[in-house]
Amino acid sequence: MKKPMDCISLPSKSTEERIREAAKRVFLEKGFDGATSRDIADAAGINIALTNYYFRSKEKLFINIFEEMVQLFFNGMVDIMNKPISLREKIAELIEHDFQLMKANPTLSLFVMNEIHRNPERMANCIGLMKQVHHSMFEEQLQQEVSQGTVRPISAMHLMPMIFCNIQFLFIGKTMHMKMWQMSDTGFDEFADGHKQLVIDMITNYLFEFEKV
Amino acid sequence: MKKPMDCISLPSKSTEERIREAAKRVFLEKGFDGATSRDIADAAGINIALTNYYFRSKEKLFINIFEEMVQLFFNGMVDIMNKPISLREKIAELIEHDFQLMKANPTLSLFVMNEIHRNPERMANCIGLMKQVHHSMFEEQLQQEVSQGTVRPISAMHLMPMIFCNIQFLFIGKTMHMKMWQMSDTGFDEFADGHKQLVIDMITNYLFEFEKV
DNA sequence: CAACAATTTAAACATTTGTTTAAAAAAACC
DNA sequence: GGTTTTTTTAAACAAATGTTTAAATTGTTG
Repeated sequence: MKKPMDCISLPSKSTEERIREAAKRVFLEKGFDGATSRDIADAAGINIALTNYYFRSKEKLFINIFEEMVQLFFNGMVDIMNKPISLREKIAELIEHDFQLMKANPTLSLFVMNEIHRNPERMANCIGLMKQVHHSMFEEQLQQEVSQGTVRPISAMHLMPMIFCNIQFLFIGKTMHMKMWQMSDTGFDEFADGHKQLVIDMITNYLFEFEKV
Repeated sequence: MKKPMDCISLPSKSTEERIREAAKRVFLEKGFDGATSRDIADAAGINIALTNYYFRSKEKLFINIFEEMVQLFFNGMVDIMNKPISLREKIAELIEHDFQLMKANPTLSLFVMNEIHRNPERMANCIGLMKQVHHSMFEEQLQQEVSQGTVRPISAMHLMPMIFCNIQFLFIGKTMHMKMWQMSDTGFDEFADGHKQLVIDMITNYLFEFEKV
């Protein structure tokens, strides 16, 4: 009777994609609880019933968006972690990438953290991604350099949050920081850009400049 | 006719406080959008109508809790910033305090960040608190030491997020970190405790150990 | 064109939501 | 003890929410 997409007839990609894009915007801004089906339909400029016609429920639509966001969150990170470059370069690239990601998606980190906290089960399908992070080249590369004595002894479990917390925290608390230091939107971007370099300096300085045995 | 508390008759503190405590738990866990009046009433073990009898609306009750949480978030921080101790001690104490605060209120940071982002106007009454942070002794103390050359040149605007991001990010992403590194709850606490010391080392090392002019 | 399937719409559905009402119960007061 | 005020309750309210229905429209195919 009513199936949106079948084998041959290519689905009216435009409508389905319009819904996805609208849902992405609305969910990222308001979260699952704060977003209503009508919000999304309005943002997409379509009838409410269509959201459930293409995706079967608000929950399913959300999962769809959420998993894409988790991938966006982790994929670029994993790619860099597996690059054949020095640890020093890798850390700088990771922070630079994090900055670009947050600049392009200022609410991504807060959204992911929040939704994972509110409903950890939804993360089930994303555990594979996180394992990719865990089992990337980064961890062994770090331990190798540690045992060589070229880098300060530290585990990846401690180093990784150090790398990502700085930029992400800036954007997680963007509204707060802007109010506290009376920054404009462009002022914040400049601030974050400067901060990025400080963070790279601090972390690499900490890791590589120390009293070697 | 019906005013809960008047000048003389002390309000049945027990009920009002039960509601506040329940609301605190529920709001911190689910956020404003995710929490329902019935959730709170159930958690407090009272009739739904009582939440609006003591506080006039869900919004008013939330503001009440939210502002307390923002104070909890900033007050201890400001106290330490105004202490007459060295910058080095101050930074260590700030991080230590942040850790204790997060340990006692694991969802506080995520809650505050999230609600500020969702509805920045609610922060209106809290701007004074943030100004206290801005205009504490910390900022001039830092610049004084910078001009003395005893500390690496950096502004408070950059240093403060560096101090607070590490611990708070750990707790903001607690669920994620636990899943990623397969930690138990106590495992996480130990991890965070160890992390705290690394962060103190990294920041003080960065600030105080550098090529002095 | 006719017949069928896919898409879109307006309207309604049952729940849930925040809030209010009016009466009952408890407490305070003289 | 009787009266008044304060607190608590059950029930209801309108509005909002996720979802479904059935008809209308559009598109496709023989």
